[in-house]
Amino acid sequence: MTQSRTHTCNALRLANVGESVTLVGWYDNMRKVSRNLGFLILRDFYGTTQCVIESEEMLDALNNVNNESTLSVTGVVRERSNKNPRLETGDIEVVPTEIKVLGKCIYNELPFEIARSKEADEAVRLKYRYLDLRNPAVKEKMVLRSKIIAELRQSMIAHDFLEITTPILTCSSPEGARDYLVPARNHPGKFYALPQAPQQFKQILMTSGFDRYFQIAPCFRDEDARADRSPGEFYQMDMEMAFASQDDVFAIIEDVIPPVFAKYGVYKKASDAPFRRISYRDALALYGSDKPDLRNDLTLQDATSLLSDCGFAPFAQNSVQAIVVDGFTATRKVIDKIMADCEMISGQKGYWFKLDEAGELTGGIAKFLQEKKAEVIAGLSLKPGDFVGLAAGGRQTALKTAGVLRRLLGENCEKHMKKDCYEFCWIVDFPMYEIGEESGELEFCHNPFSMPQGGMEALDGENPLEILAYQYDLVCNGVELSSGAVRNHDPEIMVRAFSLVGLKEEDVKAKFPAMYNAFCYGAPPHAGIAPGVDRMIMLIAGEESIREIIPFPMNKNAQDVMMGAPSSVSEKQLADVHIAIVKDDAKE
RNA sequence: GGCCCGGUGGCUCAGCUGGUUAGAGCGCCGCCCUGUCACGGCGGAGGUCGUGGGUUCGAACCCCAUCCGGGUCGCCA
Repeated sequence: MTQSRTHTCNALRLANVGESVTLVGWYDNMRKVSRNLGFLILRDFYGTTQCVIESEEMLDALNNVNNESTLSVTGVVRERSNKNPRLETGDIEVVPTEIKVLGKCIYNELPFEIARSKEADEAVRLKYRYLDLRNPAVKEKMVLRSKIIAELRQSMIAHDFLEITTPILTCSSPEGARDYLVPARNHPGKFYALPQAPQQFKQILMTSGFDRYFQIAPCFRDEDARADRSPGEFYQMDMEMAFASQDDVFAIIEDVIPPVFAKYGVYKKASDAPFRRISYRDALALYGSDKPDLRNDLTLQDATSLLSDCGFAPFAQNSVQAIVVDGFTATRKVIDKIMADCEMISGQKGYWFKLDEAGELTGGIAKFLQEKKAEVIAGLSLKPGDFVGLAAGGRQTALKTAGVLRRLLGENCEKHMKKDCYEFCWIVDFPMYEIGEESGELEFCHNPFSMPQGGMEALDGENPLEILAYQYDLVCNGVELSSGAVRNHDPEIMVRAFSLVGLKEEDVKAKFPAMYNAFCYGAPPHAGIAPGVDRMIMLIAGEESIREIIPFPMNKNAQDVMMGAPSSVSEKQLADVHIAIVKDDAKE
């Protein structure tokens, strides 16, 4: 029978010298320095310990054991003659009397080296995720994830929020993302759906009398991935408060989130409460984005009247947005790279020119501006040495492109980009409605459950496109962490809000029957938000890819290459749930 | 679905304007080495250059198609 361990691989210190111990862990490495001297490194979850092998027999025996096998090492702790200050256990070593193999690694070559797994191809890492996670640098992100979630949970509970779980099998919802469907065995032809968010349940909890709800909630959306968006499933810190306003929600979030960022973040500074509030319209006009990175102090200027008729064809009849950057010293090569990146990211070209130290307009599109040089300098308040980035197109396009350009210019100009901090802001006052690009008709801009500012009066009186919603986003360093809203808890206002987009009371009832009915029995005004847990962890960990902070992530195509999901199932399973597969060969 | 980037020994990458036998580091195997700690030294094995077609006297390199991976736009109320 194997003796259980007496210590972990990060436990032994000088004080333990002389003790008889048993360690268990993975065969990390062997540094063999002679026929009868070798240094075996044993690694477990907690750290590593050096074992010194001084007998030829033991070395020969280990020669037949592959790295990454699990071992049990029993021996005596000894002070090292050569200490290693970079290792927590570097003062001691274990002199084994017995080494047992607990679990063989049958391969003498691995798909990648454990300690360097982050450099390996991501598809291979994901396939062998159990090996990838052995890398302490990868494992640490999972430990961090656990700590962050525990801290968020504790903080919410301390603010008198009650954690309530809501169903994973629920019904398909007509709005929003594509649903994941689950066939119902006992109900031929019918389906459950995995929740895109616990939205309706939490609002129903409010009408049920729960005052403060939260949940670290799994959400499922069948939409394509991004670097900061995992396909399929993700977690939100979902919360909702009864009899609460937008300010109440902000106060809780401003209390709960910054301390976690400051405590665990790669940057140790987070915005103090209250966070800056920027209206959606101002955000677009100033930053060209509804998720501005406020570490970057550059802003957009509308140069339409100044430049649209300068003779440069792309500007004609178009909105022109300018970003003036002082102290921009990048080389021509870097400028070209920025413009190329801008086109790659936004799909639109960026333009530029400079006012050089001699007071001449140079570079980029300068030749189109020479005639109205004085006007341009005055209009944009240019000083010698200033660089000007430009974007043009329809107003929305020009703003968005300029927003991308602003980001790239900030990244390439230290002077305008704060380092080492988390800058939070609230984007508020989203429009309630917009004209849909495809339909050309009035549509909800965001969440149809949001309360229009001004309530019934606004819906009755104002131009729908002017109506704002109590809808807000939490943004940190250019990343949208969360959307939230004061909800529309009044059935009459809800019916009126839907009527503006051509839907009748019957439609509202049909789309959201439970919630609508619940609201008819006396609902509290309520508001909430749901910050994305994975994105918060990503920012805190300083990782560029969301897969680095998820234990078992799927690839870009929503496949789990380790488990083989999604997979085919047997005919019997299909028959049980009344599903027939239609081959996708109808498409010529 | 559109666009961009990539695919060369187990891993990371180099490979020029198409030209001899496709290289390096790490890993692996063998030998040597009595205090290593990214141990060191010597030697070795390992590649149909993602796949299919084409151009050419000749293709890792050029062209077409296709598959795979990542990024991005669409999408994500």
